Amino acid sequence: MSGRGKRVTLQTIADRVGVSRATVSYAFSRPDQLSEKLRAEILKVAGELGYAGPDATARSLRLRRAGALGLLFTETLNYAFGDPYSIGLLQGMAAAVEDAGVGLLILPLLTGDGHAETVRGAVVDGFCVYSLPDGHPALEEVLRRGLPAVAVDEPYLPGYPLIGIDEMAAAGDAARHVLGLGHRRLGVIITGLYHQARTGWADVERQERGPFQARRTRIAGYRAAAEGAGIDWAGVPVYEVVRNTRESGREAAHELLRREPRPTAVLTVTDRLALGVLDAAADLGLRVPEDLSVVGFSDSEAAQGGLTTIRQPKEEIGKTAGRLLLSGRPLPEERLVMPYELVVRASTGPAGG
Amino acid sequence: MSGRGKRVTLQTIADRVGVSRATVSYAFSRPDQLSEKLRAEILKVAGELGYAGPDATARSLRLRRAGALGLLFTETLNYAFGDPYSIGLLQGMAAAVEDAGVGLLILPLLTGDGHAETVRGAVVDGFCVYSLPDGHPALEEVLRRGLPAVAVDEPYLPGYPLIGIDEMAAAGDAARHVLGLGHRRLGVIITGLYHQARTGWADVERQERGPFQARRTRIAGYRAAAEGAGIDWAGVPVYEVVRNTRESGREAAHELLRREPRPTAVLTVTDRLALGVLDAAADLGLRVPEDLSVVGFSDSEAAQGGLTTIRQPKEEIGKTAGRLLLSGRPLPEERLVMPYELVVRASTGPAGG
DNA sequence: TTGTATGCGTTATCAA
DNA sequence: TTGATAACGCATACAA
Repeated sequence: MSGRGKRVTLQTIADRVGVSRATVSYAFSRPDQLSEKLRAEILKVAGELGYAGPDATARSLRLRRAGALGLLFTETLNYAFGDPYSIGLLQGMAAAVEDAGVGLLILPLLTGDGHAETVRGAVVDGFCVYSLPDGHPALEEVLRRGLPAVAVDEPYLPGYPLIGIDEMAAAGDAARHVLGLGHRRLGVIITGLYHQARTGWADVERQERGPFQARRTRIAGYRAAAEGAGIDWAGVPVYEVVRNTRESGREAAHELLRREPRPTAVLTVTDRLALGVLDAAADLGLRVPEDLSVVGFSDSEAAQGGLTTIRQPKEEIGKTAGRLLLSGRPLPEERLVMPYELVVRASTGPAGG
Repeated sequence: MSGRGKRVTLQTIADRVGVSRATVSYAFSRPDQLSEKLRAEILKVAGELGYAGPDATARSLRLRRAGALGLLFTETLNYAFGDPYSIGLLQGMAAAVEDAGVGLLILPLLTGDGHAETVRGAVVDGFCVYSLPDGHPALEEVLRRGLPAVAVDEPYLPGYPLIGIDEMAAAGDAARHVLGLGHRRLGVIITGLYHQARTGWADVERQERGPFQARRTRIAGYRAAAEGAGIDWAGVPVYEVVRNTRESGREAAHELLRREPRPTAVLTVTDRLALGVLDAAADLGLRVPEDLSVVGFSDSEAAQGGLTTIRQPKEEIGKTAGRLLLSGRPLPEERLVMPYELVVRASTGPAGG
């Protein structure tokens, strides 16, 4: 029908109908600006010509709005979509974009140098960056774009809002909970502290130097609480794993629980790792919480294992980020601290059981 | 610094440096096309002026490429992101877009008439529609755009590829599995047959009329297998629930298991529902599989409950969809049938236990 | 109610 | 190596 030839545009239709381009534009975008009859005629011809409708990109250019929010993940999307916390965030942002009738553009951020292109080419009205390490090259590009931008969890970008919980206080509460139960021999399992993670014991310096602010702070919260209880942090074994998986948690826990004296409480930075600790306890015939207390973080999958954990309002965080970006109002320039909650379940109990 | 005044564009920089717009464009997009010195000068001035970089939308318009794939969900995103099968699909598509260095634009499709606008405004190079009911208004809009498009699972769009498993055969295999174990008193739990779902018994006519092709076919597959074994389908109780949740499955199962004679095998259309059936069995003190066999569909969460189910290669399906759209080659115009697998676990056993 | 003219910001072509 | 010009396809102020 219309396969060959030039592309069908407003002009094509205008020529055919014998009206101006503007009139055809009105027929599609401002129906009330022209007579019903002419409009019908125009739409009919457009149909015959196989017109695809006003071009989305051209329209965006003219209207100066993209109709989408960009979301930057540092992880591969495959991983991100497998992580309950990320999913919760996504659900929250989704709710916000749904309400506003715009789309959500997910931007993968992987290897070396594609970053710049990815960020530069994104047709969006604003960016949300999620869990990026300090100094990640994509950050620079995002800021350069000059669009509204918010960060979730990390990193803090001077002059831009950062949405998340008070990691320091939350981790502190979690640690003080087990300390309050009388535990003195702690073990810690961490991940995601470095972009290029490792498996093995992490000394204090390594704990303090990682580029992921939130993770760093979380660990610092554990440490501060422990030291507040008179525990020498240098003596607390901290095991680092590469992947945030249940299996990694299990393996790490085996390392931790093989030590003498054996820790009586294990703190982790995610629920998945904590579930793995439960697995290890089962492997070793240790009772939870009589022989071992376990604490997670995020309350994403925690209920399954009866885990004590910190509940983060992930959907709320995502929704807030989305709304902020879509509000059209000037963005706050500081942290937006969201509430968290220490949820005590059956995985923690008094020491010396 | 540069807050007021006109927007900074290539021209602004060109004027300031005293070169042409094209040269400035080269400085950003084709570094090898101009002298290192001039380029440095241009970038320096751009920095001073706070230039945001080549505008993504203008660039898209000019280059005729959006750098993104659109994904249309019928459900609210909040639901979609909570569904393991959808997530798997998303992961697959994500892998494809990652490889190609483009983004994934998630398009919410909700209430009444926003559909057209959402689809029309999407700045994308192609569309993937997922699980849309026959005749959904968004479909028309997608086709009108004239971009590459593929459907996943449903619906079939004449002239476009449809990616999914052979639902009829898969459901048939699942049903024949329990029939082969000697079961004759079947019960079925379905959902997602209609956009406006209901809770209650669904007669044959209702089963056949729903607008969701894949679901319809899945049930038809059960039916064909049952009839092939000499069972009168009109006598098989089919219970429909609104939401695909474990709790709904449990409630439906209670309805089903209260019947006399009690079904000895329950077929469902999702794993979540099937897990709910296990819950109901536990409520009633029924042993699985001795007293009751249960079959799921999708193998998303099935392993948790030791469910017998159909495994769908969801990541593979998503990846295939993405790659097809990004290949630049003409799309196949028919079904792309992906392999499935009947996974037999502990939830099914011989009848008459 | 309809048409004219212009600009949105970029890149490709071609000539210098 | 750089510049002038012409698209890309649309929407809007303004004039008719």
